[in-house]
Amino acid sequence: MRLSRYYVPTLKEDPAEAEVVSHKLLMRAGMIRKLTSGIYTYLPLGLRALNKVADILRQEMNRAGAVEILMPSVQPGDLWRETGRWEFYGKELLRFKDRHDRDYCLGPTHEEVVTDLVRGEIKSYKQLPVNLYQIQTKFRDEIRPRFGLMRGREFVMKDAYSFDKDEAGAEASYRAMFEAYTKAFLRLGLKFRAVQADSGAIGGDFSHEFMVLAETGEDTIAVCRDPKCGFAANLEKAKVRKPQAECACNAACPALESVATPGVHTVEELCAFLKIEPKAVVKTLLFDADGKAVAALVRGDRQLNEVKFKNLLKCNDLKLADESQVRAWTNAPVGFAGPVGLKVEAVYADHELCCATDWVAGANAADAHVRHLSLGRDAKIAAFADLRVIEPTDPCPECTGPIDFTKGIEVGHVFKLGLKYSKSMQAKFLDENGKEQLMIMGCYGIGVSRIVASAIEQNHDDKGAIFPPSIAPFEVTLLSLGAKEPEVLDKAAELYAELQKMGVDVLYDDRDERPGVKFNDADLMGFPMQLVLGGKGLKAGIIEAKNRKTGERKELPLAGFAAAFAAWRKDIWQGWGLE
RNA sequence: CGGGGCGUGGCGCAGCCUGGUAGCGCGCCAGCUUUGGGAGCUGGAUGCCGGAGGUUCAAAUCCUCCCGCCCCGACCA
Repeated sequence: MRLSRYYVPTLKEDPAEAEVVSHKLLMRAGMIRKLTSGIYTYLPLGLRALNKVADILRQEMNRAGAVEILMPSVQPGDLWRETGRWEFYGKELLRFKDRHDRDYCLGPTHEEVVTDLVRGEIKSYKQLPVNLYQIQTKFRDEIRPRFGLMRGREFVMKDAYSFDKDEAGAEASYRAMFEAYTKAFLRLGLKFRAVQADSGAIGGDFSHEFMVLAETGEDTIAVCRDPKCGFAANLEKAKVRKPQAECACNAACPALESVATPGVHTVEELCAFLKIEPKAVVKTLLFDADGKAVAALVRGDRQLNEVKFKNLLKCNDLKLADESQVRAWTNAPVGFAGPVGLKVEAVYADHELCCATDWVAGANAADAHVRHLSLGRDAKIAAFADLRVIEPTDPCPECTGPIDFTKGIEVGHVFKLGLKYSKSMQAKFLDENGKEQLMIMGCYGIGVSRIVASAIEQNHDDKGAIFPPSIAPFEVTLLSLGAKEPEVLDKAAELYAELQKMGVDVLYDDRDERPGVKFNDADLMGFPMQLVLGGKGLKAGIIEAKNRKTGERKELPLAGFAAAFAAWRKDIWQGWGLE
């Protein structure tokens, strides 16, 4: 492609609306433009990157035995009523009516559609397993779209759905996808990590997220420092090891006593007021769990992991109690809840609280706390369990070694669905014994457009984006300097044709622009390889080659250019860990 | 939905407090010069100042309502 005839509206300045680096650079490099909040047009360069990512995913999915289809983005509401999600999904599901007043929605995901498809066609175990995938535009009416392609409302996703006849098959399907994802992310040239994720009611280790590692990531993951251990999990999922210490619930403790603490609402204020450490405090959090009042206790310096608590309770909806509930259950305003005399159905405690006694906690009375609290003596604990969020100083839950916290961007998720959809939608087949069985499902998503953004978040400098060669909009850019020198232009045109003949994606910057403009645009757009032909080089019989990632420059001979370029190209790919 | 901010040529912004009919930088067009890291000079084009009402002799500026966008929070298969 010749840049003079292409469509790449670059910007010199950061657009005011962009906050994160990928958004700024995608806009500045002329790769995307916003149509409205969370909805973007892909301009030629952005589309090329998107397509390269999609191609790699497609190849790896096909290789893993998945089969590509394309489902509609408009879906009938009745299908969603079958699974109960029409009611359950909430406002993220964009709903509308057609002229006949029938309900429709824009698909945020395709479990219903694919299950409907399969249940109509697959009747025998002989037709299983099957894994259907698509690469398609999804729509989720996010509460607050932000960060450009990172969290848009409309985005491109690769989603796959597997159907198996038994557990062993479902596990094999899951593993096949896990491996396909690993291969795909390696080919994308991104530093990533597969981490354990919460699998909700399904349980087991059947959910992993694929995180692209980047300082600017929104998610934090816990990773074991020992690569041999390999533990990695997102914070929601990461287990905290049960403390080794003896149970101290019934250890000796002075008598419970109430202390006046006027106006002291938070753990911080309480510690300042009583001159104690947060770890001497029991923090009491009140929740409405499917309409039941429950409490969770964690140490004052810890954070409750709501996902763990929700999983423990096996409830559908867990909401922090509102002010009126707090008043009703504690006889006090917010800030004075404690385990003693609390009017809730059950109190659960983090297992760490079992290791000590003589706590400070709320008194369930306005402006009062209690001290010398013994959970064994003074409170009724339904269960001790792992309820808190892991911290960087915690030991690895698997090998007890040290762990690190790292930032990442979730770009993929593999998930075992089990019977959830096949049951509600009656996706059945006849097994070897002629007995009706429900299909076991799995679903596997990758955010294609988000990968483009995360590639930039992971790889950029103050000049612009730095794309891995496997997903760069063009692998190479060729710059001709000296617009008035016909010899340079002729030679550049010749090299451009030669590169194309070699099957290289090349963008030829043939514009009548000053060198500085071309250099800066090339850096901004982030092509991994830059070839610069100028008058001096031409006379000397060389062309300059710059590695965008390292900044390293080389001179390639014009005589025998093809071979020299091929060798350099190989180096560049290897520098990215690619081939 | 709650809190905050912003809407002024294509982009980034000033002007608004203290009303008098719009300005700067970049970009764009033309000419000359320039040509290895975002050139210089000269000349030019481009604005329903987000929209609708209102106040006023007069509104980008003051008042009311609406719309859009961004940030923080709640939310997130």
